[in-house]
Amino acid sequence: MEDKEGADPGGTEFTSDSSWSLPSGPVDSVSDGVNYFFDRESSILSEFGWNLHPVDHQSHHDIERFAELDRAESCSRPLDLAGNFSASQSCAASAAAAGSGGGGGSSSGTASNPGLSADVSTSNNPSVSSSSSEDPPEKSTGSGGKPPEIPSKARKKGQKRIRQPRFAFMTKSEVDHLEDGYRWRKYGQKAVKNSPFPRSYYRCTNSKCTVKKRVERSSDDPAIVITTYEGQHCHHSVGFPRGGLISHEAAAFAAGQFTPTVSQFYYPGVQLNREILPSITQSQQVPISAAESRSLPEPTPQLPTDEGLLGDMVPPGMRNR
DNA sequence: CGAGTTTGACCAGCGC
DNA sequence: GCGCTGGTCAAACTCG
Repeated sequence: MEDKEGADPGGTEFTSDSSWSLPSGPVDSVSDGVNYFFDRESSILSEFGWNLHPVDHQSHHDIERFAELDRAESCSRPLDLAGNFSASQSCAASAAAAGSGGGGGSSSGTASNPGLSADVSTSNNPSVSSSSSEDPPEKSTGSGGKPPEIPSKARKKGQKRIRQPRFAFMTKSEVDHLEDGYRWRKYGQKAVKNSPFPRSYYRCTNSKCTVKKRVERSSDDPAIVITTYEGQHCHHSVGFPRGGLISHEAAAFAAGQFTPTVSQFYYPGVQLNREILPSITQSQQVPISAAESRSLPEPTPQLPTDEGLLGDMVPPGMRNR
């Protein structure tokens, strides 16, 4: 097939194979509707090339929570941030530290992550930039720089599944499939244990892109859709029906639920374009409670740029400037 | 007719 | 080693 070429344009792939289940309880424990963006998360998000966007026909959906699963695992309670963002900052910070240099964790990082235990440090070796530390040669064998996820039978036997960075978030939505600017093809559906709702598996229709996503409804609250992304897009979104690309961050930001503090929330692929914010705010009308807005720090008026990261992931035209 | 979805089967990883 | 479960494949089917 064609999805062989370096599926990791950013070279930021850091695998994580350990457990990564989404913390299930916290949804309630966390004050409703509050977003939790770890600097690290947003980093990866953009690496994923996200452009989260609610579908037109849906009244609205609140991003309940955002969690980079891998990190979440390592940090004692990454999601316990309702107003306690700092609580996880030790973790987020360290994560950021690891990636701050590159802002995307693509390079430099060091294993200096006290918070990130062996679990991560092993699988997420900072120096993976060029070769996924966790990719035992035997797996990708097939064809040299082949992406970890080999969507062919060749991978079936003797080849361990390689996990790419995963990211999950919960949204309150009536529709399962959130429009994020990319086209997805469903390739499977499975019943999930302890959940009356099936889990759907999607992969990016771009043959060169290995990004996948899982969509399922929370068994606790059927109104909540849990979307998990895995991998990063090696191309650009197809755009949204309404025209104009908007980043989920922008959307969140517009909703007042997202605070682009310094190097935390800026990312090449999804750089926040302030020019579109107003329209987003109007069209999306993502509700935000007073309590939420209260607990959120003010948005930083200036978004840092990181040319270094833009690298091959974002064509010049996509950059803000 | 091509693209996307459905669905049963198969496989790998993990816990016991 | 065995069984369970999640993840993926791929043929059949649906839809535009």
